[in-house]
Amino acid sequence: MVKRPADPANGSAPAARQVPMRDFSRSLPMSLLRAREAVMRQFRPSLREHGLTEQQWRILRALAAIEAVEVTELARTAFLLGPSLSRILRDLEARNLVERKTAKADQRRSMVSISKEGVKLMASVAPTSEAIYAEITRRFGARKLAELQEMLGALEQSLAELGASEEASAEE
Amino acid sequence: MVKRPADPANGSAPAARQVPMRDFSRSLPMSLLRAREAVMRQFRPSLREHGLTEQQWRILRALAAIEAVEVTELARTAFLLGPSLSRILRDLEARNLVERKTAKADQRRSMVSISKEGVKLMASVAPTSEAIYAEITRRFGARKLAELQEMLGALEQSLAELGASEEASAEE
DNA sequence: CGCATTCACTTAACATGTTAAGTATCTCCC
DNA sequence: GGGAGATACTTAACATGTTAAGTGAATGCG
Repeated sequence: MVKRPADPANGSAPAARQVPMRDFSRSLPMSLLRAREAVMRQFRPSLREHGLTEQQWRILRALAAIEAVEVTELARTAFLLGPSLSRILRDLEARNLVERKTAKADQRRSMVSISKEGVKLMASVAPTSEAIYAEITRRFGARKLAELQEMLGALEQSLAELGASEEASAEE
Repeated sequence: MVKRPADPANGSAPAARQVPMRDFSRSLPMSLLRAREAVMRQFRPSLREHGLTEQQWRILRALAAIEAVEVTELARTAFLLGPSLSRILRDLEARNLVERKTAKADQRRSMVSISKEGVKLMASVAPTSEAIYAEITRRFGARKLAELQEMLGALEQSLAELGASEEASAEE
């Protein structure tokens, strides 16, 4: 039933394979993608029942902990790009889940906060969400989970500087 | 400079917070998302220079190892949903990077394979890609990397069964 | 055989990811 | 104080993610 990708007898291989790439399915990006999908698959149905997407939920959660934030900082917190956040805030504002007012001191900035309705919605979603998280923790093991998170953080750290040194290859 | 999310003195908190959610930024989905983004940020520029997106590259890599596959199996391998794959294949075919022909035995199925041009393109991208992967491995440590991948796989396993048992809450 | 089901995709519709441009506001420095 | 440059978003354009519906081809079963 399992169709293996013809790994043996590749003898008459198509010449150009000088650099035999790692088995694709075991690359780090794929591992991370699959793991994340496995996790999110658990949450999506519940969020969907409440009319929220994953990203909208991220924004509400980020807002719940504070009084108000600038859009840019919210983008950093919720790990969304500016354009995505712009669109989502427009929609969340239309649904009265968040509020927005331009900062007095700087007309460019706008301060975003969660509305009462937003808080209410969160309260209705949070229990299920926490239950799912608890079940995941139970299945995988709290200690292993903490370990995993630590490694993920370390990985981020390892690559943080790498991304910043983008000179020397001036493309334009 | 660091604007902490007002965690103390939440005394006059907005009532509805019966379920105090974990610190948002430390949730598993966020950790996975950030880690993956940190990794992909390294690859994207190189792929872009070759006119490929991350997903297109995934498809080519998946195809490189085999003679031909059905679309459905390719979707599983490259971890893409059917609709995404449909669109991307249409484009890759237009660019002559992949080829497609309907299976003789079953007119519904179409077999996809990488073209000569596709192989050539891969050969031109692979070296850089492997170099980046090597650098990531060097920075993070080969052993830690293997450990991380193992944990990610275990996490997937833990949640695999959970997702399958979707009865008992018949929504429709 | 005939027809309802299932299967393997493809289209459609809407939301987000990603990069580049655009717009309004602010800052700084001459 | 005025204009160049930096900032904080927002729009635009294209690609993908996600779910639902559509289409044509096989299958199963009476």
